[in-house]
Amino acid sequence: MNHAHTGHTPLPPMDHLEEVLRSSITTVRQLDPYLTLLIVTGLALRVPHHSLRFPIDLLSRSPSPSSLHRSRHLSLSFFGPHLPLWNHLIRRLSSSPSPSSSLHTFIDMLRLPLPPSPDHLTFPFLAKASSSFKEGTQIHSQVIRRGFASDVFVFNNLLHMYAKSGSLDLARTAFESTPERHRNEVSWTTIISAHASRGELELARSMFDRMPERVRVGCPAVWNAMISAFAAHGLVSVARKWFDRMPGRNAASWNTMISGYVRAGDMSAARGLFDRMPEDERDVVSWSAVISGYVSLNRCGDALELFKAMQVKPNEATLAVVLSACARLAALEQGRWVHAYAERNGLRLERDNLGAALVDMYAKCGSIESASELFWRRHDELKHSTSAWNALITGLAVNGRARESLEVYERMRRSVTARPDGVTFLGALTACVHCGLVDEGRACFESMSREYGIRAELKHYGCMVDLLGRAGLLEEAEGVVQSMPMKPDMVVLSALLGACRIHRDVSMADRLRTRVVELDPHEGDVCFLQLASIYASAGRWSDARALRSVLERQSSKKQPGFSLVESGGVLSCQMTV
DNA sequence: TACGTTCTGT
Repeated sequence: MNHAHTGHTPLPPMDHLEEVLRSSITTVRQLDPYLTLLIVTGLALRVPHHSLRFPIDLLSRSPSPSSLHRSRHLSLSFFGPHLPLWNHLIRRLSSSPSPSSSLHTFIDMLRLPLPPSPDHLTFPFLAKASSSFKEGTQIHSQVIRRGFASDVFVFNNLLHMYAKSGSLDLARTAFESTPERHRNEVSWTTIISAHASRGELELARSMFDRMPERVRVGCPAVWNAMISAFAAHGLVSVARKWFDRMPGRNAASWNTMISGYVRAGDMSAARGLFDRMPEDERDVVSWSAVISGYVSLNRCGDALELFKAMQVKPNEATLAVVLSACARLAALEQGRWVHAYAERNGLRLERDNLGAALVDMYAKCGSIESASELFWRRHDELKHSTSAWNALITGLAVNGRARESLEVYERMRRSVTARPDGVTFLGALTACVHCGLVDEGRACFESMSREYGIRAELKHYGCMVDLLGRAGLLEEAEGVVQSMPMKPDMVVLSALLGACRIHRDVSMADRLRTRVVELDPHEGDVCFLQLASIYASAGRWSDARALRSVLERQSSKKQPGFSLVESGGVLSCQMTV
C-alpha cells in the first residue's frame, strides 16, 4: 500500500505498532500523527490494548493541558471496561507533573456506562496521587466501601498518604485499628518513620518497642528510620548506639549513620565510618554523602580528591556537589571535565539541580560565556529549573553583564515554565546595583512582594539601600532601613554610611549611630570606623576621637587573629586585631 | 495483557 500520494504516514503492521512507536518516537509532537490516525479511523478500538500504553506513557510525562486532554480523550473513547489500561493511566498520572489528574481519571472511569471495578492495584496509585486531607479521606472511604482495607499494599499506601499530607493522627488511628495480620514491616516502617522524622522520638521509640520480633530482626529500614531521626535531632551518639546494636545492617544503614555525622559536622567520624564500611557495599550514596560533607565544611580539595578516588558511577546529585566544590575553588578545568562526563554518560541536567550547578560553576569560574551558552543550548531541559535561571541571572550580574542579567530576568518573568523566587530577585537587584539602575531596582523590589508574594529578606533590603545610597537618594534609602521588619545588619548600615560619607550627610550618620550600637561588636567595628571618618571629614574631631577610643578599648580585649592574604600569587600571613 | 508500598544523599 502506498500512502505517499495522500500525505499520510504509513501505518506499521498492527501487532508491531507499539514496538515501532517506542523505537521511533520520543516527543509528544512526534506522536501526534499516529494519535490522530488511531482516533479518527477508530483503529484504537482494534489494536491490542497494550498498544495504547505507549502513547499514555509519553503523554503523561508532559505537563501541558493538551497532553492531558489527549490522554483523557484516549481513555474515555477507547479504554472501555478494560481495567489494566485504566490502572496504567492512573499510575502514570500519579507520578506525573499533574497528580490530581490521576484522581480525575478515576472519576472518569467510574462514570462509564459499564464501569470496571477498581482493584488492589488502583488504590495504591490513587493514594500516591492524593495531596490533600480531603482527597485522602475520600480515597480511604472508597477503599473501605470496596473491601480493600485489609489488603496490605493498599493499607500501607493509605498510611503513607496520611503521613504525607500531615494527618499523622489519622495514619496512627488507621494503624492501631488494624490487626497485626493485616500489617507488615512496611506498615511499621511507614508509621514509625513518619513520627520519628517529625521529631516525635518518644512515640516512635515506644512503637518500635511494640514491634513483633519478626519485624525487629528482619527489617533494617525501621532501624534506619530511627537512626536517621536521632541524628537529625542532634542525638548523633544515640543514633550510633542504635547503629551498633542493629541486626542486618545494609548499605542504607551505613549511609544513614555517615550522613548523621556529616550533618553534625563531624567529618572525621563520617570518614572513619566510610573507611570501615565493607568496600563492596559502598554505593553512590555513601560516596556522595562524604563528598558533600567535605564541601559543606568548605574542604573542597578533600571533596575533589575523594571524587577522583570514587569507585562507583556518580549520579546527578554527586556531580552537583562536586561542581559546587569546583565553583568555590574556581577549578574550571575540573568543572569542564565533570560537564563532559555528564554529557558522555547521558546524565539528566534537570535532575538534582545538575544543570544549575553547571551554570553556576561556569559563572563562578569566570566563564560566563560557557554558562550562558549551556543554559540556552539546553533550554528545553533547564527552562523548568528556577535555580538554573537564578544561576545565570546572578552569574551575569556579578560578571559585569548587568544589562544581560536583567534581560534574562525579564524573560524568566514572561516564561510560564519557571517561577522567580527570592534568589531571582536578589540576582536582578544585584544587577541594578552594578548599573545604578534605580527605577528598575525599585520596580523589581516592588513586584517581588506584590506580584509574587515573596517576602523581602535582609539581603534584598541591603541591595535597595546600596542602590539608593549610591544614587544619592539618601532619604529614600533611610526610609528603606526604617521600613525593614528586621534589624539592619552591618552590610545594610555600612552601605548607607558609605553613602552618607560620599554625600556628606552628617546628621543622617548621627541618626544611624543608635542602630550601629545595636550591632554585634565585631560587625559594629566596621561601621564605627565609617562613622569616625565621616565625623573627621566634617571637622568633628572630638566625636571622631571618641569613637576611635571606643574601638581601641574593645579591640584590646580581643585576641589577635591571623589571616592569609594572597597577593601576586604569594601567600602571606597578616595579623589582625 | 498489568503489578505496586517503607529507610539513606543532594
